[in-house]
Order: sequence, then structure tokens, then C-alpha cells
Amino acid sequence: MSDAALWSALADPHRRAIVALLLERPRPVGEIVEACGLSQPSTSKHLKVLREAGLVRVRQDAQRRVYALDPAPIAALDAWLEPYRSLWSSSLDALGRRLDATSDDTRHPPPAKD
Amino acid sequence: MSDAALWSALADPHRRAIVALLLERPRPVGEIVEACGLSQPSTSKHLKVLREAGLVRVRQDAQRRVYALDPAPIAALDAWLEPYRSLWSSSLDALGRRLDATSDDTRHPPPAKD
DNA sequence: CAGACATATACCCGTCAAGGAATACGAGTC
DNA sequence: GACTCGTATTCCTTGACGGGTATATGTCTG
Repeated sequence: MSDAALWSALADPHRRAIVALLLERPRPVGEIVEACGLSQPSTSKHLKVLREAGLVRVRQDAQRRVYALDPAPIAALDAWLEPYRSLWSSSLDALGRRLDATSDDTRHPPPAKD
Repeated sequence: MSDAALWSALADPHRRAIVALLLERPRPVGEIVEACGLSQPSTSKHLKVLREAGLVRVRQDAQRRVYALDPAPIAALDAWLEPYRSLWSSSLDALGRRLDATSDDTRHPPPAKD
């Protein structure tokens, strides 16, 4: 059920941008507004969607509300595509080019997979 | 083409169901229609969306069109959440570093994991 | 070639989500 | 308490999306 909320929350590019922003560090709303170039109300509404999907949590700091990423739903996504992982672990060679073309930003050194 | 198409394609639960069906084995349209209980045209439209997102490919077999899963876009999804994986794989460590990065502001909150 | 079958497309409609403007709410400050 | 700042919520409009019915396209069979 909340699975649907997770997917529809991440379906929006602005919200994925927000999630990416919060991956770097928690941020107050104003900072997010500036970063994604939307109006403040729109940003707040996106944050509400992310909040209700469980993707972010809020910490109140005076008048500011600092949003931070909650890893659990993204871990659920990882669990979702678990059954599909075998599809490309078997045909890894034919896939390397596609992966290279689509991955935008890999700031991580060789990851401890599995 | 873009990963926007991929996300919006997978945002729909019916399409995720179709993808799950095709994970088991390739299927002709009629079988998919029956399985997800939609009308044939609706199913065809969903299949078109999945096709344009690169998630499925078609093989023509007489009058039938057999749809099969293409693993590449799902692998791209896997690549997308690669930067997030550290959030739960080494949960405490990563969280600690993120909270530490917060104190670049003038204040520094206690690391209240709640 | 006609007719049956499998799938795709066109068209219409209801619903819903996203965006902006205005406004309300809450927390600090004096 | 009044004022200000930061954020959330409401109202409204618009455009995209999903579903269904009807129809077109293409393929096989006789």
C-alpha cells in the first residue's frame, strides 16, 4: 500500500531532486526552495508528499524545519528490485554499456555489494 | 529514453504488475490482459508506455506479440539508488557523518536518532 | 479474397496531480 | 501584544493520465 505512495512520490523529478539534495545533508525548506527553483508552497507540498511516503522526516529548529532523508523506504525499493537483480547478474557483459550511459553520478568508490 | 520515462512508467501499479508478470516469463498480450484484469486496449497502452521506457521488448509470433522484460532499465534503477545504499548498509556510520555535516551551520544539534 | 483472430490506435471522459497566489499558522523578538 | 520570519495550507486553474468503447491494422486460414 505505502508501496504505491513510495513510487508515486519518487515519480516526480522535483521530488527526486529533493531526495538527492537531502542525501548530501539535511536542509531547511528555504534551502530546498532555492535549490530546485520552485515556489515555496509548491516545495512544501512536495515535501509533504515525501513525508507521507516516509522518505523524509522533519526536525523543528526554531522557525525552521530541517528535512532529512529516511533511508528505510529507499531500502524497500532496493528490496523491490531484488528479484530482478538476477536478470543482469547473468548477462552483465551485454549490460555494461547501458548502465554506463544511464548512471548519472557515481560518487562512491567500489561499493561493498551484497 | 530519460530516466523520467522509467520512473513514471513504474509509478503505475498495473505496469509494475505487468513487469512482475514478465519477470516470470515472456507472455503474449492476451495473457497479460487476463492476468491484470484490464481491458485489452488499456493493457496495450500500458505496454506501450513500458516499451517506450525500454522496460519491455516485443517479439512477433504469428498474430501474437510476445512481450519480454528488458533488464537494462531496472539495472539503471539499481544504479540510481547506488548512492543511497550506504545509508542503510552502514546505517549508523553514514547517519553519523550526515548529521556531522549538518553542523556546518552556526548551530550544532545533538545527534538525536529518532 | 473473405473471415476470424490478436493487437494497436483514436477518441472521449472523469479524475487527479502540479503549479501559482493568497492566506493562515507558529515561533522567535522587542 | 505587535511585528517579523519561515513554513504549511487553501483555493483555483490547467494539463496529463488512466479507463472504456469503437475502430483500424496486420496476420493467419480456408
